[in-house]
Amino acid sequence: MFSPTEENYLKAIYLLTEKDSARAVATNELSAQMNTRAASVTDMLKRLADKRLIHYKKYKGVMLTTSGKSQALAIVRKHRLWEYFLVEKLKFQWDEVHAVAEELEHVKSEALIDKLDSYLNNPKFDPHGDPIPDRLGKLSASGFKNLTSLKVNEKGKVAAVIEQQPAFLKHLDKLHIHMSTPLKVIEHIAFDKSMTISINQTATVNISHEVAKNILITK
Amino acid sequence: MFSPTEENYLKAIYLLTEKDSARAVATNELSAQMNTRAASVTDMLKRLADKRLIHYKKYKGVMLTTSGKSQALAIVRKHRLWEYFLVEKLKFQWDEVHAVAEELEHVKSEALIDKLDSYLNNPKFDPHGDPIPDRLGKLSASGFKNLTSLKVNEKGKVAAVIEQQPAFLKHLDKLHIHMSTPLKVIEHIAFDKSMTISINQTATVNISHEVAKNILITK
DNA sequence: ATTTTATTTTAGACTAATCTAAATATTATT
DNA sequence: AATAATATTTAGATTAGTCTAAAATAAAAT
Repeated sequence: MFSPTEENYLKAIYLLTEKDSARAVATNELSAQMNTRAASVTDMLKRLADKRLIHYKKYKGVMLTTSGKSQALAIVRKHRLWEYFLVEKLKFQWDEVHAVAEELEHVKSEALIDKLDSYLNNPKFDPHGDPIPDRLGKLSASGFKNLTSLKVNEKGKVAAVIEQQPAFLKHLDKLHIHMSTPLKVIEHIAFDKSMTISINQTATVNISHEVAKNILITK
Repeated sequence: MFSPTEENYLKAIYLLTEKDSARAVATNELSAQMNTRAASVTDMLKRLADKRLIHYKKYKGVMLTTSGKSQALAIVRKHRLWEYFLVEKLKFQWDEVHAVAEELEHVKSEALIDKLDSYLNNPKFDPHGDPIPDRLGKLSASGFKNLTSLKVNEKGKVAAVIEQQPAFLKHLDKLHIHMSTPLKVIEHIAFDKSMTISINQTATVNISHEVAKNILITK
C-alpha cells in the first residue's frame, strides 16, 4: 500500500498536529521531525499530494486529507499497541520501546493488529499515556490537564507524558514519577516558571518548566 | 547492519542448503526462490561477496561463509520465533503465519528477540516442526524420518512439514493431519509412489508421493 | 517600501535494488 | 569435438528516497 517512508511522513504530520489538527505544518518542521533535509521533504510532499494523502500548496505548508489522517491513525494505532505489548508482555522499560515500535508499526497485516489488540484486551492508552486509536481510528478522549496548569495545592495523578526521549523518561524514573503517581503542586516559581511539587506524598522536589510541561495529569 | 533484501538472500541460500550445507547454490535456484530475475541475483551476489558473507565464483554458484551462515541463522531464528508467537499467543492458523513472519523477522533488536524467546519459554520447534536456532545459532537435532521412507505397518507421529504453502497446509488440515498426529503405513503403491496410510487410527486414505515427501515423522 | 534574512523549492546527482536485452560461459547432445 | 541448449553475467535503464548547491519566495527589519 504505502512505503514505510511514506507512512513515517504521514505519522509525523499527524503527531505535529495532534493538538490542533486545523493548522498547517511547515516544511522545516517536518524536516526536523524526520531528520532529513528540507529538499527531501519537498520531494516527498509532492508524492503524498499526488496520492491525495495531504493538501499541499507550495510555500504554504501541509495538512492531512481525510484519507491521509485515517492512514496516519492506523500507523499510530500500530505503534502504540506494539509499545503496550513490549512493556506489558515482554517487560521492556517504558523508555526502551519507542525505537522498536518504530519498526514494528510498519509490518503490514490487518489480522496481526486486530489479533494483537484482542490479545492485549483492547488497551486504550499506551505506556506513555497516549491514547490508542481503535480499528476505526477513534481515540478515547482523555481530558488530561498539563501539569503546568495546576494551581497551588491542586492534586492529580500522572496520566501521560508528551516528550518520549529516553533521557526524559529516565529523569522521571529518577524522580519516581510514573504513570498514575499522585502529585500535588506546592509552589509556582515565577522567576524561571519552575514548580515545586510533592511526589506520592513523600518527596518534595523542584522541577523545571521544561519537565513540567511534558507531564499530563488526571484526577 | 544488513538491509532486509540482503537478509532475504542470506536466508534463501541457507534454506536451500539446510540439508546439505556443503553444496553450492546456483543463480537460477536463488532467482526462483526469491522471485527475481537471474541478473538481479548476480548483482546481489557481488555485493554479498564484497561483504564476505558468501563465497562466490562467477558461474560456479554460491556458498555461505561462516559469517554469512551465522547471519542467516539469526534471521531464521527470528522468523521461527515469530511464527511460534503468532500461532501460540495470537491464535493464527499454521498456514497463515509465514507471510507475516517474513516481515517481523527483519525488525532489528537483539533485546526484542531475546525477550520474545523468554516470553515463549524458549521453544525448540516452530509450528511447522522446523527447529528454532538458539541465540548462538545452534539447532536441536531432530532425527526425523521422511514419511516416504517408512515401511508397511511402521508407525510414527507427524513431527514437521517441509513445504509450507498455505495450499499444502490446508490440504493436511482437511485430512486431519497435524503436528503429532499418529500415522501408520498401510501400503506403498509402486505405480505412482502414492501411499495408503491410517490417520489417528481412524481414517484410512491414499496420499500422493508429492504430499508424503513433505511430511516428516518421529516416534 | 526596500532591503535583509529565513524558508522553501528546483536542479542535478547518488545509491540500492530491480529490470530487459545482449553477450558470454558452461553443459549436454549429436 | 563441434554444435545446440541452457545458465549466467554484463550493460544500460528505472524508481524511491535521499543529498548539496543554487534559485525563488515569503517574512522580518530597517
